[in-house]
Amino acid sequence: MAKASEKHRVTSADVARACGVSRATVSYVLNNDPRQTIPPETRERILQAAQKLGYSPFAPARLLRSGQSQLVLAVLPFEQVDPALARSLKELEQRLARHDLTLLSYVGMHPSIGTTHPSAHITPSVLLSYADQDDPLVAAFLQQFHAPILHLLGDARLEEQIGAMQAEYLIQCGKRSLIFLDSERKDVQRLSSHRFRGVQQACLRWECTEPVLRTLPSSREEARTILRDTLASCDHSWGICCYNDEVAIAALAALADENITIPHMAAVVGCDNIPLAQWSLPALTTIAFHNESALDPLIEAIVALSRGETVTWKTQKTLTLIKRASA
Amino acid sequence: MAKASEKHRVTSADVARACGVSRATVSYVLNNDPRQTIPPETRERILQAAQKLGYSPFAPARLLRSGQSQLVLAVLPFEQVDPALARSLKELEQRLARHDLTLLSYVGMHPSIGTTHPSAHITPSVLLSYADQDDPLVAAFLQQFHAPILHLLGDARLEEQIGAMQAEYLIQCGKRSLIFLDSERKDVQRLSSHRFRGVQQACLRWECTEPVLRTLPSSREEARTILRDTLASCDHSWGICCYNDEVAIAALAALADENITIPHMAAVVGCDNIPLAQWSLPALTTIAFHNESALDPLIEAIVALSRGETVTWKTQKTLTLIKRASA
DNA sequence: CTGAAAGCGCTTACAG
DNA sequence: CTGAAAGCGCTTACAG
Repeated sequence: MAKASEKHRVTSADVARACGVSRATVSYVLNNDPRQTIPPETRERILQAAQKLGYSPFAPARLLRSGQSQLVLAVLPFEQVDPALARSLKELEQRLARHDLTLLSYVGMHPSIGTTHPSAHITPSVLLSYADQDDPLVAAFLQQFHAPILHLLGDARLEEQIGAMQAEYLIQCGKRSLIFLDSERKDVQRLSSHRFRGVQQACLRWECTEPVLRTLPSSREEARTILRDTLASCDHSWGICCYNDEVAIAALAALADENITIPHMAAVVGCDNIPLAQWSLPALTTIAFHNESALDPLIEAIVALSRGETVTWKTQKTLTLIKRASA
Repeated sequence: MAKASEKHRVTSADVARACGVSRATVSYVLNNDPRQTIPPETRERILQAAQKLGYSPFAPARLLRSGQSQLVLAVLPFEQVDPALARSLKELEQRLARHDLTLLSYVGMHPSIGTTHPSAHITPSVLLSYADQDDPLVAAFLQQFHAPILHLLGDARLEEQIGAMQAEYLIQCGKRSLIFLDSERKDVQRLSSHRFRGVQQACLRWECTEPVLRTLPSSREEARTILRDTLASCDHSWGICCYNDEVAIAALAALADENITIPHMAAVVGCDNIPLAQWSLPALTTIAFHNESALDPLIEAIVALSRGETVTWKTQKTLTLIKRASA
């Protein structure tokens, strides 16, 4: 089934021949050109033949002709595409399809030498970047596509706001000693450092002590040890800002292992509001992004850019703190 | 930065003109054609000019010429791309890049009428399907790409094995009343039903009672109720086979809310071994796939198919039960 | 209403 | 060693 027999590609000329018309006519019919009046009888015959021969236009030829690729490429540098992102990609894909645009994703990004840049094989008309917009390597990589770029991730300022929001909530809960719990994931260091800076700033503003920076180890045993030792360093009750919900849920488990009562002895705030956040013990207090409101303008911006128009668009993310039991 | 000024595409002719050579020479140099001997001086000059003009070959033209797209498309029908999948995609992407192949992903799949099929805009030379290979809608969708297809997900039999493995482990633990806990996610129904069938078969084989099928609601309150009522229906100790780890972790939380001791009163087995599985309370017993061993042959198969060669390849997934505290 | 022709940008035999 | 030319498959003015 679906043999690799690229022996002979079915071409619009084949369809034309089969119907005894010219390739132009085939093209007119298949593209529904409104400026042409094709007799319904002919039209039907062509449609039939195309169907029977299994003809579909060869994309590169069409692109070469039109210069317009109708392709939107989402560049996802994360090792771990989070579920929320996948969902929003699917949504995006469906919305864009109605505008005759195809959304594709590229996972990974190697400005590594030696391997070909993807632009050699694909020519997107718009780029959606989920990468750090301040990273020069990222910028260079994206640049090579020669396509307009929309940055969907927040900028450094938004990331700082996230950290600050976590910290301020915890401070309001009466926690005056804060920990920032980092992920081990390398690909996320920059994001993480922005959020930590937000926590620092909040501590400064509210005259708390400098927050402690820790990285959550991947082993549960080590995580217990690190958290125990850190908490023992002072007998305040602690507030823990986690890089994201995964880290937070892991922290919750390690704290439970140590019989540390939550949120009394330590309160935990995550970020992302992943589906599992409501299922932790205790349920996780976290920060959710809301950019659904901005989906329509985003679609519009993408469509306009794909047509070569110039457009200004900025991420409009609003942060909401989702209060549950962990803080 | 990266303006949408598609005003005038930089073409190989531009580079040739800038250097006072022919387009052929430019092409030879840029593609490192081994059959040509270009004076290093000229070569250098061309490379310089290409660099300065920001020239990169226009993919569609090149594809039209070669007929070979060098594009591998992963079709992901899941609403929720799981982290393990994302990681393996990244790995795949890097490996394929060394063979000058670009891996792109397409999230979603609408055999919906009215919208254009992605094949209108992209011509992959190989398809990697993560969709249900028995679903005729899926088959029709994939077919339209006219490219060879590799099915990476297991077939129905493997899915049944997963269910059976969960069930048999629980039965060995002494649980003779089993529940299969399903996800609410629509896009996963078929997979889920295969796994349930595996559980049923195991129960038959081991002469247990027919397993109970339940769907985990998205609200924690409702989940508690459903689980409580189901468990109360008989005073055996129960074994719960969960569609995947997310469902399992949620179930663990709901059971804890009801003060049901795990694994004594109810034992829980998940599937996937997601990173969070080791961080649940108690840590989750689950089933892991191992197909890393099969990565090399997979790469080879993809490369061969992209060259139009015919190849037989089959998913080689081995299942391992990861024993933790929940069962 | 239909067909012959040009041209998108590229690579690659083929002559010089 | 370099250049002129053909052709990949498509769409779209332009003639008839």
